[in-house]
Amino acid sequence: MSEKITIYDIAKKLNITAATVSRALNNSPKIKESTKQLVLEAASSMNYKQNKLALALKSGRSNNIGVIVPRVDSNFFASVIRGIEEELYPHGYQVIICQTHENPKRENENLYTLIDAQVDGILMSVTAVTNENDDAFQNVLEKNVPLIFFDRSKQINGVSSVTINDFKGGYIVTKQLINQGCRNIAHFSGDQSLEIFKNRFLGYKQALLDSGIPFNEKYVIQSKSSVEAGKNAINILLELETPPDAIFSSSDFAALGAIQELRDRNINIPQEFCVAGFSNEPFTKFMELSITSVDQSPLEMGKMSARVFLEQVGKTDTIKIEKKVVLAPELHIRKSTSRINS
Amino acid sequence: MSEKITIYDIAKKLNITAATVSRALNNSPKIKESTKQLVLEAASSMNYKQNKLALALKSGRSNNIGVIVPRVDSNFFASVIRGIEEELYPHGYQVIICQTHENPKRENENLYTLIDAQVDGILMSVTAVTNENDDAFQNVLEKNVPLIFFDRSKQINGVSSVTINDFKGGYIVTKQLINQGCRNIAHFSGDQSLEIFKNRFLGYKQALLDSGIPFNEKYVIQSKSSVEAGKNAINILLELETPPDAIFSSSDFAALGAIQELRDRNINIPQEFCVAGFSNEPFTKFMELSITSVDQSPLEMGKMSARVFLEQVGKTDTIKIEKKVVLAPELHIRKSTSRINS
DNA sequence: ATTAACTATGTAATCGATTACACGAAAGTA
DNA sequence: TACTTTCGTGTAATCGATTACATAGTTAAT
Repeated sequence: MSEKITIYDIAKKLNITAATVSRALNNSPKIKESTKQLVLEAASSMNYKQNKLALALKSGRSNNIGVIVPRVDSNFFASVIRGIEEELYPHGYQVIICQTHENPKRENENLYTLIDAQVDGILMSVTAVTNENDDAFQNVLEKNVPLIFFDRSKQINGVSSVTINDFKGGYIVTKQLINQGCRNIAHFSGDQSLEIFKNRFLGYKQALLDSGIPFNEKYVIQSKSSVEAGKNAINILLELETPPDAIFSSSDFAALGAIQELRDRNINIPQEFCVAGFSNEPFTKFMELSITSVDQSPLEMGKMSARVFLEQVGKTDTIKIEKKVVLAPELHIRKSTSRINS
Repeated sequence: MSEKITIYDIAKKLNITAATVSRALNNSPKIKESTKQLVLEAASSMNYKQNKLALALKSGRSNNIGVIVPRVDSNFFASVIRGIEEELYPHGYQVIICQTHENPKRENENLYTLIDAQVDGILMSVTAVTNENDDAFQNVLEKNVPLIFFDRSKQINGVSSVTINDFKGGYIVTKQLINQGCRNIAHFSGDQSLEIFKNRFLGYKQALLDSGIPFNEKYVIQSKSSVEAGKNAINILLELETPPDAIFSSSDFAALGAIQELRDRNINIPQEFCVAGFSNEPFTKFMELSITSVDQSPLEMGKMSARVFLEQVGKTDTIKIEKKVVLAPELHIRKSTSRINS
């Protein structure tokens, strides 16, 4: 077991005080060049490593940032995290991961735990939007810890966010379905208390209206993001008097479920029925019948969130900066909605 | 900005000393019940939160553990991380994420950075196996910080690991190909300086030998884990005098690339050619032509690694525990290797 | 020659919590 | 009554690094 070397050990060896050692290591201009050399050599030969905890306690900055996501094992969130880590790495920040599992209680715990751990900032995607965690958010703001929402945001004064234009995403994907000749377009939505799902829905609705297609409430189904949920949802729709001829699903997984079910019923995609998803999960382009989907550029979103954090950190006590970055969604048109070419 | 409340603030308010407050908060038996009550009430009314940094500095334990992976945006690693986080959450540990991007230099930096940050343990999947990072690993061990390898391991005394039986994985998947009647079975391998790829290859070889099929060196190609690499690799194989009639790929992505290329050439899968992958990526079961693959139970692997860490933490200075957990691989037989049923 | 200014370093407080040791008061024992 | 425990708190050191302030020694300026 190697002893922990501190600046006191170096000081003792050189017959000087720890203060001088500290200053020398920090390259203070008040220290004689020769002393600096001595200290640096001793530090290196004794294999000295600065204790970041002591530094953190003294300075009040831990050089850790917290990232809160519903789950880490989703392609989208994992990519965002990758972006965050890559952008922050050169600046010496470490990334602490927390998962909420869509549970507001966990979100609350995570917020308090991160603050207790003295993180220098929190980047997160909110979970369901209840008001029960308002105190926790307020607590973060009072502590003057930069808080940045990515993807799933929430209206709070003084909080920056990095999102994509979900309205536009819903709009362009619906337009594409309309362009393919679909007129009875259904929508699988997520929990509309979350802005992202609300906005995709509104984009969908607007696209219909702009094209003179009446909006049909029965065509909107709230479903979870899973293959199974997609199957259930399409089965309900196919029972309708006038079944739809297309689906825009807010989840690629639900879109896949719908496709599987349609295929089981020998309904031809895209000729008889078009299906589009959202998120651009890797599998959507791998399928033989590749699936049209809206890309959210998660890597870029992560990097951008990190950059917004870097802008805000340190600028405490000044005017609250509230930056809203909105990235453009990108439609990837694939076979599942390409009647023209098929 | 809310003031930071410390035990000294509480002490002042109650006209006692910080020591008493600390003891009361820690429920020390030496403190009068009535005093405890007073302290607890004051703490709660003043909204006191313990400063974890101070605690960490004093105790030498940060309650953070570091996780080092090549990338976080891979289904496998993300799932492992999920498992680790879930298992450690109830124990109050936070998870710090580092990515190596398969770069030994980054691995080295990450190891030192985590030690500098005083993490209580490091769970990692090693990157390429050179010896250049031996000092970094030794440094971790000297600091008596539990080090646990998962999936990609390395032989170091005193280090525990949680892996799957890759040899068996390679063996059973190859056997499945043989059972389907394939006799010229090729193998896409990864970097064989990594034990996992070496062992899968050895399992493949052994399965051939056990079935009396001669091993053909030309059938083994080292390829990256990507669709493109899979396409390139199969193109080389198809140029051979006796092209193979099956592939066991150490990567699902490369397997997919092979399948796409075979389809372009109108080679029928699985009738004329069988393809199996490794990792059980989500898309393998989503494809219309679902792909046979070997599951590595990443979630379980993560949880198990965390449990091994929990066993070791705290037991410093005692006998080095070197635990080697080997999980069983699970073959998921799908359409890409199912001649009998198709 | 005397004062001012600067240089390099030491002293000691600080960040916030824990804890070994000390001590006065109360209770128990002989 | 006198002596020993026990109880509840206070005192002060500690974890390791930083830094405002103090100070001794030099050099520059008047």
